[in-house]
Amino acid sequence: MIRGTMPKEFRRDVFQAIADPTRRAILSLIALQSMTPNALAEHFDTSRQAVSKHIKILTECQLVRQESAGREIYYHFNAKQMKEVDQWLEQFKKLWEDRFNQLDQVLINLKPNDYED
Amino acid sequence: MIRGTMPKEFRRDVFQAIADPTRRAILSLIALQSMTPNALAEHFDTSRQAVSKHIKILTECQLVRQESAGREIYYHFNAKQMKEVDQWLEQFKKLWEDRFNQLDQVLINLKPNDYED
DNA sequence: CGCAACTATAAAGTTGCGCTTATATTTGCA
DNA sequence: TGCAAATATAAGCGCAACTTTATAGTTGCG
Repeated sequence: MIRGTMPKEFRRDVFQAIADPTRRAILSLIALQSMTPNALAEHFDTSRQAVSKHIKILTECQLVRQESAGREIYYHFNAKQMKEVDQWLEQFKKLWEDRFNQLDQVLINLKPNDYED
Repeated sequence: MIRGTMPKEFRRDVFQAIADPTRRAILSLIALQSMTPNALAEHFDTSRQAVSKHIKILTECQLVRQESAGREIYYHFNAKQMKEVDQWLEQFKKLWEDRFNQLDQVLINLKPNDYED
């Protein structure tokens, strides 16, 4: 069972979800292997309740799926939602080669509107 | 333990910077062409002061650099800092293929709880 | 059944964020 | 010189985020 009922009308943002360093660490951990909240909380200084809240946020934007196993719940990583970040990053990727950046600099210093001569 | 003691003043990192949709829009705009704060503010509903604050945050994590031109200031995009996000994303990219996700599933269902049979 | 383990959720406090209004500083121009 | 333009910064407000303490709901096992 993945998840049945979800609080509607309010879908969280992936970008906001990965803004918190604890949540990024949670994602890195369960990307290697799915874990229970208790096992996750042992890796951090915060309480299990705090970890549980982080997991809830990650679940709401579908970065994490849960799977019940008895009275334990294994959370595992859903990589597909992370694509959204990568797709947004796509518009910048052509700009972070050094040669292109330097060219950009020169053009900006000359005239703001003179690309593509 | 993953979480070290990080002073809250240094919590201004790239991930938090791109968490705000207005800041993401600012980055997308100046990635195409460097702009002044006034020109930027015309694209949004908020005041110029609010845009100025967003720019300050983006500058603090070096996603944006400024260049004075008379009494105007042209802000342009610094793509290099965006690499940090891409590098963090790298650990998940191999999980985006469906075939790998299914393999992960199988391993998860087999592995946990070998002790205490 | 009854208790312990595992987890979620509610409540309350503190901090941080984003916005607006108001003020200050620098530059261009008549 | 004096004023307008462009921008930054300070102060204050409302609200959302993060954490802890406390409470409640399932599940496994004797």
